[in-house]
Formats: sequence, structure tokens, C-alpha cells
Amino acid sequence: MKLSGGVEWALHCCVVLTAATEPVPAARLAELHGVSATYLAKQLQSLSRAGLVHSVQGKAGGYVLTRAADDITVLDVVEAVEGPQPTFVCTEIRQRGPMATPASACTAPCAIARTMYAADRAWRAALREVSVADLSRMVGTDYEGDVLGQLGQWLRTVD
Amino acid sequence: MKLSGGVEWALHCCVVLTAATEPVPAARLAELHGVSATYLAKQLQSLSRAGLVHSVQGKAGGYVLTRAADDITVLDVVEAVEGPQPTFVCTEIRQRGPMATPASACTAPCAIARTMYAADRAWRAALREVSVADLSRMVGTDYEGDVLGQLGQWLRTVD
DNA sequence: GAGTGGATACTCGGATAGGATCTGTCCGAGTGTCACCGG
DNA sequence: CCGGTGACACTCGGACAGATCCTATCCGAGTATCCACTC
Repeated sequence: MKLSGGVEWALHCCVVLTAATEPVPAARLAELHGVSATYLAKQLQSLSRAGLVHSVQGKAGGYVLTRAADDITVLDVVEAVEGPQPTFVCTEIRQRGPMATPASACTAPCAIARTMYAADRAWRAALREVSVADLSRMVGTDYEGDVLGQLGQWLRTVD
Repeated sequence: MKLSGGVEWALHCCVVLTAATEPVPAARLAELHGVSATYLAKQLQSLSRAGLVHSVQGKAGGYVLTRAADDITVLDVVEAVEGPQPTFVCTEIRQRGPMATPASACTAPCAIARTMYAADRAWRAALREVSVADLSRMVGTDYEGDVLGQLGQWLRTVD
């Protein structure tokens, strides 16, 4: 029950893209965060497949957020990278063994599955309440100085 | 982000142990649920290490709940099998790269980590609200007939 | 000087190895039970 | 008939392979840019 490490990278990238005014290449994002460029590219591909970011090819290409940062929740990013599958999968072991309950009596999930599903919903609800724009605002207030502004400026500088 | 399959087995075993009046061997629990006996034993060892169940060796040995089912939460079982590690680990990538924020400004977790930790807390809180006794009661009301009574009787029968 | 064509350099995308964790299995250590033997 | 002793059978516990998923990497497909050439 450990979240993939790529989730953290993807979230940071989304926040950074908030401060960008033009497409940002994956290599640039990797350099900024000091992580593997090729592996980060894989995460960004996941975001692209999920429709959270739009990729533009060519010389001045890169990634751009497809919609407003307020309309992208943290849950969207997590599900894009991690997959939409639930954290708990019930294998219906109550229908196995010598004391198996008949399938006709198994219309509703069992008590254990209900409990796990409820916890899963609570987790997702907490992630859905926060948007990428919220994260961006938090970053802005956490530190002194215009961090996001400096970030946008660094993205525009050529090396 | 997928929960280990052994969690489901462990939870079912805890509910079954509620209906038992004497130690139940791992092999018996495996037969009841129709799962691998050796692998289930591994999960029960985790429960034993966590102090949720007490193991008695010898001929009439097996596993017994150490405390009242009301005092064992679902979270206890999940953490026993899955480990107490949080679902999200922050690698502090904000301190890396050319725009790294100095370590002196990183006294509090970053916005992303805070959000993920909050979701983790919500998930754990939902699991903590339900006890094994609650599960047992739910199972009793879900189906017609005294399912737990039949279960206890089956456990006492020798094959 | 303006337009056009092509070469170029840069970007993303999917297919490809390596490592770690989860799943599943095995055999040895420990203990209560039972039968047997002696008093 | 009762107590002691020994062997036994049954249990758990940790050490050992196999499978699956995560991590990391590479090379090919596609496109906007730039430059040279022509009109």
C-alpha cells in the first residue's frame, strides 16, 4: 500500500506548469526538479493520456495544462498516474470453502468490502477537495518572495 | 496503490475468530476460506507480531484474539499486515535542482505533502471507526440465520 | 526583397531491460497430548 | 489403580523460490523552425 513515487513528481510538475506561459519540455521539468528526465517523461505521458495536459511537438514544444488549474483536482493527477483502480479489491472469498454463502445471497458487497470501500471514498474525497490551483496558492503563501514568478522566469530563460 | 490481498484474508480470519471459543489452527482457517494454507499462515504471523492474536503451539494449538473484538479496529489489522508506513512519502524534491529552496525554509512539509498526508489521515480515520466486533455484527445482520453460530459449530467439528 | 522548398534540430510516444516488492512454498523448532510402563 | 516417562503428532515461526509490478532507459515518429535558393 505505497503510492508510486511518480505521483509526487507529477503533482510538482502540474504546479510548475501553472506558472508557465508557454509549453515546457519534459527535459526542462526534469532539470528543474533534479530527477531522471526519461522517467519523468513517462509520468507526463500518463498525464497526457488522461487529458490533463496537452503535448505540443516540434522545436518549441512541451506540455501545457489543458484546462484551468482550478478544474484539476489532486485526485485527477493521482488517478492519472496511479490508475483509476480502487485500493481494495474484494475476491469474494465468502463464496468459497465448505461454509460458502450461496451466490444468490451475495447481491451486496460484504461488510469487510463495504468498510474498505468507505475508507477508499474518504481518501479520494480528501484528494478531490484540493485543486492544483489551491496547491499553487499554498506554495505562494508558504515562502517569502514571489516563488512562482521566479519559477516562470526561470522556465523562460534559455540555457 | 493497491492494497495487499492478504488484508482481506486477515480481516475475514479476525471475524471468524470472533465466533471461536478455542484456538483455531491456520490450516483450518485456510480450509474454511478456500485459500492457500501456507500463505495464510504468513498473514497470521503478521497479526501475531502486531499483538492482535495470540498463538498457542502444540496439538490443540492455533490462534486466539488477544483482546475483545471491540478493541480491535480494522486499521489495526490493515497496519499489521501492510505495515505502518504511510501511503505517501515525500522525497523533498523542492530542495533539489537549480531553483532549490534552502533547507532552512523547509521546516514544514510542502503543500503537496500536506494534502497527501491529510488524505492518508482521512483513510485511516475511516478504518479506525470500524471494529472487528462491528464487522461481526454486520455479518450477523446481513444474512438470514445464525451464520456466526454455524461458523463456530463448524470450527468445533473434527474432520 | 519575398516566397518556397528542404534539411535540421528538437519534441513526444511507445517498446524495451533491471530491480524491488508481493505472492506462494518449504522445512525446522517448540509444545501439548497420548500411550505405555512401573510402582 | 495411579503416577511418571517417553515418543509422537500437531502447531507455529522464519528462511527460501517465483511472479508481478514499479523504476529506469532507449530509440523511432512527428513537427515547427531555420536557412538557402529561386523568382
